Amino acid sequence: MRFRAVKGTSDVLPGESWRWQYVESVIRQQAERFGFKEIRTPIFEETALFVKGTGDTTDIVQKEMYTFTDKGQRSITLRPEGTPPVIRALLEHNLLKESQLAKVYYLAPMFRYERPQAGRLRQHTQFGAEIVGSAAPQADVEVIALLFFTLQELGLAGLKLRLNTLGCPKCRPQYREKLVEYFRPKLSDLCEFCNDRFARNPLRVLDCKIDQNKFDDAPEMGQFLCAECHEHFRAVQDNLKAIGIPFVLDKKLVRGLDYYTRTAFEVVSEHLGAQDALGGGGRYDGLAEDLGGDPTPGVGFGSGIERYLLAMKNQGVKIPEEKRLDIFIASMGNEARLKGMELCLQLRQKGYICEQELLDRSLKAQLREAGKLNARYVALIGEDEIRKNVVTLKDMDGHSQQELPFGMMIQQIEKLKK
RNA sequence: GUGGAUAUAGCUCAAUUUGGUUAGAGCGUCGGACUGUGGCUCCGAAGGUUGCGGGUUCGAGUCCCGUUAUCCACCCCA
Repeated sequence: MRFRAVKGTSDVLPGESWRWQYVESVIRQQAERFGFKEIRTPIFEETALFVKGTGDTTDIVQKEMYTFTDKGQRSITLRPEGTPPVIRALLEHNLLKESQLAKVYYLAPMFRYERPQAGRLRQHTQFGAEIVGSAAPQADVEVIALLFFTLQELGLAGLKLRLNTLGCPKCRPQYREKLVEYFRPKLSDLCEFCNDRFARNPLRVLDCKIDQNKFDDAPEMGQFLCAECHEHFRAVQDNLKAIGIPFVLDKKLVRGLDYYTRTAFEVVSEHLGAQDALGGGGRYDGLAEDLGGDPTPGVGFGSGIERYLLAMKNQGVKIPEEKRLDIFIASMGNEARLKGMELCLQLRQKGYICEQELLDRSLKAQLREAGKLNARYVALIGEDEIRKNVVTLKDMDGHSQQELPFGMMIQQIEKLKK
């Protein structure tokens, strides 16, 4: 017990990896149904990509990045979130010139130096999707739908979609100004967090859990929205209703990334602890331009697989079971082991899941092992079988067994499996 | 970065009101009962520097200090 996994990281052990594989397979299936193609970007990027993209006033950039200098004196950062790298890749490879629209998804690890907690790790895995090139409200709803229906397909219940609009560069500054005017005289009356947020991002003060009941008369974004933003928000809601995704409007939902414009959303689960967001995202119409590309609208989300798994466990979701071991080959003696090796390979080539004894244990122990592995059949080869050139095929469910000539074994299995 | 709780076998936990001498159990592992037949039952075995370092004491798993890790919450987010 010398070494341990680094703080905030965890191992997915053989006994649980099938859960991950199941979730991953559902995700890929859903993403493909929605017409998204996978994109894989490096796990590290030039630090400046996140400083510009994610935003230098965000907590992520200010205190949560794994940043280091490589041997070529480059400042490198382990990606804390997926969107800036995706936009960088789309721009770098001119994919937005090849076609107007890109629909991509990723399923990849993210890194943030945070204090670990229930549902929060320093390395976590995100499923995210982006639609770049469309300013249409249908695009917003398309990514929301992908997230929502994927969660539903996984059997998760008690989901809540929270929705808000943050306006655009045309209308948000006026709102922000009004909000600053509103808060400034109250600051001495507000908690330290409020004061902190006020300095960095006044919109986030609304989010305070301690003082938010003091803000009942605060100005609302809705009153300041420009006509286009208003129309967009309305259309997003209409489209959500059209496909039956329930949502609640949450004027306090602001989100911590600088690049969001217009739509912001979050899906939370009642089966999680304090970190209850399964996923969140929004529209980022200015990001591509910020990263040196042509002005290009975009919308997307990120969601945490570890939280999916946690919510599924807490909710008691049943996951389809692993494939059962078809046959375990129990052998005794050198000659039998050779035969067993040969048989095992033949069965595997036929597509059966097949294991053989690797510890040279007693027959009893081998059968116990087969029972523990939940094998359907055991092929038993010992001195008797070698002498008679047969194999004893034992049915572990039916408690019966029969001797078969070696050559007949596979045919018999195929017959029984039907 | 702040706060609270916790740390004993592979896992989950015991260990007496206020410290007392060979640190226990269940599960799991391995073996036996059944010399070539799993699950159930019974018997047995292996497995511990009580997170680490200091201190108090005749004596520390137990009390004190430090440290590290884990969990939970704040902050923030997935």
